[in-house]
Amino acid sequence: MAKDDKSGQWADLSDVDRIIHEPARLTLMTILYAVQSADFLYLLKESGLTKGNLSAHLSKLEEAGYIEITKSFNGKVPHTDCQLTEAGRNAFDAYVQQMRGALGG
Amino acid sequence: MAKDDKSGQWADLSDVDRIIHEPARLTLMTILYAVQSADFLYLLKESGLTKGNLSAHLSKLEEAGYIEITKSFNGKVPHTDCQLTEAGRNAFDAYVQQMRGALGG
DNA sequence: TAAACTAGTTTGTATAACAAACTAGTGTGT
DNA sequence: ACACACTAGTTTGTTATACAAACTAGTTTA
Repeated sequence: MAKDDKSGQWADLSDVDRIIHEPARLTLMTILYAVQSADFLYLLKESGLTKGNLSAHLSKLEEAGYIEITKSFNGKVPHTDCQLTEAGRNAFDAYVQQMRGALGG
Repeated sequence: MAKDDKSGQWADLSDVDRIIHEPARLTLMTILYAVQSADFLYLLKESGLTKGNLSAHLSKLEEAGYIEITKSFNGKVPHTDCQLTEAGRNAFDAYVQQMRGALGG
């Protein structure tokens, strides 16, 4: 047990990564963890989010350094592609481990 | 897969129980799931929450019907005892199953 | 009588998620 | 030429929330 653990014998969730913990973003991270790369429309459909929310959540994940957003053009049509960064993959692994620990995995 | 699943092939977290999902309450639920019964001070120490927050979160769990709060007196000292209800235990079980599914448990 | 303890409530601040409306350009059908 | 749908957003407004800190109210102990 960590030396600065102020709480008791249970897994400490007070420091859980809330960037990932939020269900919408957890869904996005789960998808990106599996598929390596996904574009905006694909994530829109898979996540069930509205465009505004998807955009906002992707921005948050990008700010956190968990995903990389690559913008390009398909001919003249804008195309947005997302993929996990190394940091994102590590953060997701850590989150899963922490949650599994807390939930008695 | 549920017939009204609008998202794709991944576990749907859009309907996750946010009463339980919140880390502070997840901690409380985890404790109460294990110990059957716990008083205010015990939960205060184990959770690391402030009194105000603990009080608020317990109220929320009570409103949701997930815990029962029993107030009594130890002599003349007020004593607050909490325990999971059947509904709370079921909701927690469901939450754990859903999260395990989502996280590849 | 002063301090510490039990168990809160109230208040203020900051963050957030979310839907809906709006922007801006591109491609397609008639 | 015009309307419509598509890609990829941003902006706005509402609502909920978490959290800390201050405050209340009574009890027990030194």
